[in-house]
Amino acid sequence: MKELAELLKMKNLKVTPQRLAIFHMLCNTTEHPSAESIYKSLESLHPTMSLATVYKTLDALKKVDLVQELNVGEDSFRYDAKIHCHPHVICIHCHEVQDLDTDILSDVRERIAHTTEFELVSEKLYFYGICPSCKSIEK
Amino acid sequence: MKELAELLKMKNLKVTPQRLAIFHMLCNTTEHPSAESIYKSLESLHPTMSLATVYKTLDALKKVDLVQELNVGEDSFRYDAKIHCHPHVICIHCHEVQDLDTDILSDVRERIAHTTEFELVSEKLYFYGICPSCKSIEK
DNA sequence: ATAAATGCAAAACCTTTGCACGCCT
DNA sequence: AGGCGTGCAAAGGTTTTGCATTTAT
Repeated sequence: MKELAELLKMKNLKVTPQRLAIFHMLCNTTEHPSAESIYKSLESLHPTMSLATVYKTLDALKKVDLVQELNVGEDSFRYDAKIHCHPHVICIHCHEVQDLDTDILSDVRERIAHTTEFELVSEKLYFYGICPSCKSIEK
Repeated sequence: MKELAELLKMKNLKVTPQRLAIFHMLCNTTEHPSAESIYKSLESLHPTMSLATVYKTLDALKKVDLVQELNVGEDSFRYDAKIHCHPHVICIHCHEVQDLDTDILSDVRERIAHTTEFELVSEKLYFYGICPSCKSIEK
């Protein structure tokens, strides 16, 4: 947990229990939670924390590149502590979001930069499908 | 314009001036407009049309696969009359959204399907960067 | 001590919904 | 004639904001 506090300090963010809790939660989940689910999951340990604080904290972490905001096409955003650009696979049944940590896009990226003459800075790739466990349930 | 009416009929949607206007506008722009900008761009020709109708129409067109909804990471959705899955390039300065109509992802898609065991049904790929004209302005 | 973060409530924003009216087929 | 589409207004949900209080450095 200490490292997280250091990271926050390095980014000139004050270290508060709320920030640590949110950041810690995000670093230790593979769920890609929304602000609402972060709030709910911390409710028992931080009963006085408000949803506004969750949003403000996520915004602060986002600005210093400690978390990234995902827009998988739902009503609300999801958050990911891994800021390295990576594709995601989303199950259209159970809404699980999985990371793909490969850099499979590098050649595609180059080709696009070349044809569009854009100076590319980032990308978001979402694959939608049915995960193995939902596939087996369906049958 | 006639073809558009035919398309609507084929999908069992009643042909109304509002629907034609919205569909026609979407088919003849490369702007990937939001509901709001569709509404504004039709204001002069259809002064009585309500924003709710725009949303309802887009929803109807979406359901019969005549338009697709894009979530490029802004507050609101954008709409595209091309329903074939294709990547987009978005300029982070002028917010222009360009289509990439290649199928550059096919090999990547296969690799992901193999490693995750997902049954993939669709994907969204957004590249973010600076477009040629914004690049030249910056200098 | 100072500046920043929190928590609450209210506001803002986009989108959806309910319902009466009108139009298309 | 019947049903679907429209328009208005209100509601819904997510996110942001203002402000007084508390907290971190």
